[in-house]
Amino acid sequence: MTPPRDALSYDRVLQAALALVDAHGLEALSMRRLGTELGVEAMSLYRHVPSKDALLDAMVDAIVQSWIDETPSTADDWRARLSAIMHRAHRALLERPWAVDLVTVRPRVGDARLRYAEAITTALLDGGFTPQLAHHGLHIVDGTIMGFTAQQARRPNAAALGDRAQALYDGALADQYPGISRTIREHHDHHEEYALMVDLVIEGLARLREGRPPHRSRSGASYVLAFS
Amino acid sequence: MTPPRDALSYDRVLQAALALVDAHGLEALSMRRLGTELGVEAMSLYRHVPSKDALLDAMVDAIVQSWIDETPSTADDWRARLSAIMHRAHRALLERPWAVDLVTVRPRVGDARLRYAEAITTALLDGGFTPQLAHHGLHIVDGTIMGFTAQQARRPNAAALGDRAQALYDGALADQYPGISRTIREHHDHHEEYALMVDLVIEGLARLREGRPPHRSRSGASYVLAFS
DNA sequence: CACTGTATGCTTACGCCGTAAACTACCCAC
DNA sequence: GTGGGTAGTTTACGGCGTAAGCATACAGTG
Repeated sequence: MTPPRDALSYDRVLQAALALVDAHGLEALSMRRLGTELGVEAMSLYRHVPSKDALLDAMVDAIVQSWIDETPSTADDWRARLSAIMHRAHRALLERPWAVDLVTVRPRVGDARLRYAEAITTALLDGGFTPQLAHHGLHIVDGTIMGFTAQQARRPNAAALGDRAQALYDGALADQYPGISRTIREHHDHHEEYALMVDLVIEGLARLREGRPPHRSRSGASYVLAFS
Repeated sequence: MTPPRDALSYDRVLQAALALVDAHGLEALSMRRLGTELGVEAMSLYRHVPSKDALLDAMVDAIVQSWIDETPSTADDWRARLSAIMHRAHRALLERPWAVDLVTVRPRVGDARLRYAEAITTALLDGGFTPQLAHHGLHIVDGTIMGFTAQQARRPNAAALGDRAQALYDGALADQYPGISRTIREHHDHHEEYALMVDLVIEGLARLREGRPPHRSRSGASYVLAFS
């Protein structure tokens, strides 16, 4: 017969890798373990995947692709288009927290990443941004998605925080860290907070588009210069 | 005599680790190599450092500390205080790009990280933010520093980008990625772009403080709802 | 002085990792 | 059948973090 039902293939390896990491975390992904998961020796995988690095890159691309495979119609407002991408990426990353470590740490640019960057850039260009501002805007939006979301996904849960943070929760270090102690127990929903950030970014971009001087505050003081 | 001039110590190990990584990158840091760098066997290090993980955590703390050890006077405007921290962290991270991978990926909260969070939080509280908004604000500022800066520090240089990106620069894929092709060659300075982002964030925070509805755009449409 | 406890560094070893190289078993076209 | 490609295995190398035990050298006490 044609290849037995359980023959290896690039796709089966990739899917198994995603499943393994979903189930047991990034650090559980080794070629040996991935092999046994597929009922096969580690070295067999190399018939289908050039290296572990390439496998990781493929996993990244699969994830990034999921952010844009239902991109909103180009007829929409640029704000709606950006917002949709940002929220979709955010949800996908929070569902697979391990993806954060993969996507943010590997600077490799695959096809999906290019399509993703293209979607953001054209939304900005269609929205009337100059190429210069669209360029910055891509970095701002990308940085927000990757960075802010990453911070949320990695935010240590109370359990992993250790004694010091527990003490903070209990109000023990209130004299040493009064600010944190006052705010640490505030209600806090990742999606709601991200919505805040998305709005902040989009409104900021709108401000930039309208030609407000970029690095000057309303008061006229330049924080850049004030610092450096 | 008292310990010979070149005796090991926690501090000497830590400094050597920082120096090694500065010189040869994060992936060059192994206990064996760190040992030879200090003229000592790998296992000797364990007399002074409990584990490699703890060593990495200490390195993170040393870096974060550098962001705040010249914190601006609390007499200053909250905007100036946040701006100063954000720019200082940014410069420090761009100077040691490897620190990005350490600081962002390890959710461990050391002393310096607490002081850093405290500095941001009190700046916001002193600026009249409610505890609830200060809490969100800390996450927004922290996420921007860690996230946006991280994206910049990791932005692949043209050399590491591979053929596809080179083709983009050459305008080859202009039909497939018209937006990117139009904007990819825009001038682009990390510090200037970050200043844009810092201003965007600070102005956004000011807007929040003034009670503008958080997740609603000027047009009144909710992007969150529009998406989810 | 000898004696002993402690601190420091070294040696060896274990079980992981990614993967290069050579080998076997099979299946299909001629 | 038989030669060639394909899929999976075996073995091995050099690396990793670190547990366990050993050697040395010094400090304090009698």
